[in-house]
Amino acid sequence: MTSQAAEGPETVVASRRSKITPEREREFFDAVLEQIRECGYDSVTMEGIAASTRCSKSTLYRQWKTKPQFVAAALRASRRVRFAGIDTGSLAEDLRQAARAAGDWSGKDTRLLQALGHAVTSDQELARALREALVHPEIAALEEMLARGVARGEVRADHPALEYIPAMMFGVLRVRPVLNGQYADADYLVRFVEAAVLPALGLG
Amino acid sequence: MTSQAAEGPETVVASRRSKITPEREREFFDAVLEQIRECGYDSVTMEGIAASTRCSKSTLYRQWKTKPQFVAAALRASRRVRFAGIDTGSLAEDLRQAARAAGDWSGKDTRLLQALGHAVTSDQELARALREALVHPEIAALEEMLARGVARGEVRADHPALEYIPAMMFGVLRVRPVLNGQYADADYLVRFVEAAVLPALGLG
DNA sequence: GTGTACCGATACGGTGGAGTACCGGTACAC
DNA sequence: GTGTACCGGTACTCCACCGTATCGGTACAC
Repeated sequence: MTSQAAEGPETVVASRRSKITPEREREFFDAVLEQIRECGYDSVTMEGIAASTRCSKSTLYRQWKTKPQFVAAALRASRRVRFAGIDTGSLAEDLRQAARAAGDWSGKDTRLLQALGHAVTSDQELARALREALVHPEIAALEEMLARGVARGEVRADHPALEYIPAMMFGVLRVRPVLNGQYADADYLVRFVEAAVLPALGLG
Repeated sequence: MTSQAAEGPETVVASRRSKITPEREREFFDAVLEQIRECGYDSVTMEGIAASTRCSKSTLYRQWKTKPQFVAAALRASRRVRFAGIDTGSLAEDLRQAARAAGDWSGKDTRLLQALGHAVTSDQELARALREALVHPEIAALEEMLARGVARGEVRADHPALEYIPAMMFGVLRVRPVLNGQYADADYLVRFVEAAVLPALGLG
């Protein structure tokens, strides 16, 4: 994005022999996560990543010892809170906006979570990285929303539905492909919030 | 279960050279599904199945042409409606019982669904088998419960939460391991029904 | 008893990925 | 200009699995 595009004949990025830059690293990470989404964790090969990023296997193995470590690094680097900063002053509206935001990254993240879901059971580091990259930040953001709602007196602190809201949101997000054959989009999720989440909280 | 256990010295089941019986077939199916749960779809090998069931690879390849076909057959054979026959006359109680029943097979089925979730995206037959074995029967049973509740006048037919109940139940079931690190047990699910599902339906 | 169909075991070639080693080349520091 | 560290390419070994072929043996029908 640094408008460094036309520096050689064709679009060839003149040979890269210098130390790996953070931008270059991100190319590796993007490539491996995308391949995992498409082909599944087991089918992703270091050779494939090397080929698709036009680097050499040696380069990958110099930076990361094994495939799971490489993937875990990619996950950690991709960590991003998807609906941070939502704070409308109303719990119902916060949840609607969260649903809308979730609908936007639903496909990508759901596929990644699905593809890694099993690999994670045999590699502790990978499991931690996945939780910290894709699960924990969103849960934490949701719980903050709920806490603010409680603080404002919109919901009682001991409301029994409170503890299930994150599971409901994530759950519906994740199983929709299995049940209906398509990823949950923003519209579906917002309607779900209206129809089930808010009523469960007594806000309907 | 036909009390045919002690027929040789040791527990060795005297050499099996006859045609594959349905019982023998079920051993193959059980073995492959169990291995899938433990190691994931991609890691399961025909050689491994052959070894663990003490049959030969040839035998497997004689019956089923490919691994996905073999697995699909295993899924179809394992088809079973987990909470059929629940009909207490009250929607709330039906849902509680369904939750309790679901808690009992939660671990096994959730692991299987997780392990196959990605393989399914690249094999139509496998996808159909999975849906018909593990997803559709349960969904259908749930929807029947809801329909009976509507027919009895417990819930209005156009209640907006109705369409989301199956997704909520399945969703919470499936994401609990990711969120809390443990499978949803009967107790957790029943409390979920009380705290969120019934209130969403206006039955709380 | 005889025949036959099918099982279990084993061996085999082919393929593909993991991870290592080496080598030439280039960017960058000084 | 010189040195050096690190990159990209390639070749290599190891290993596991796929799918096939072969063979001896045994249950079962008749």
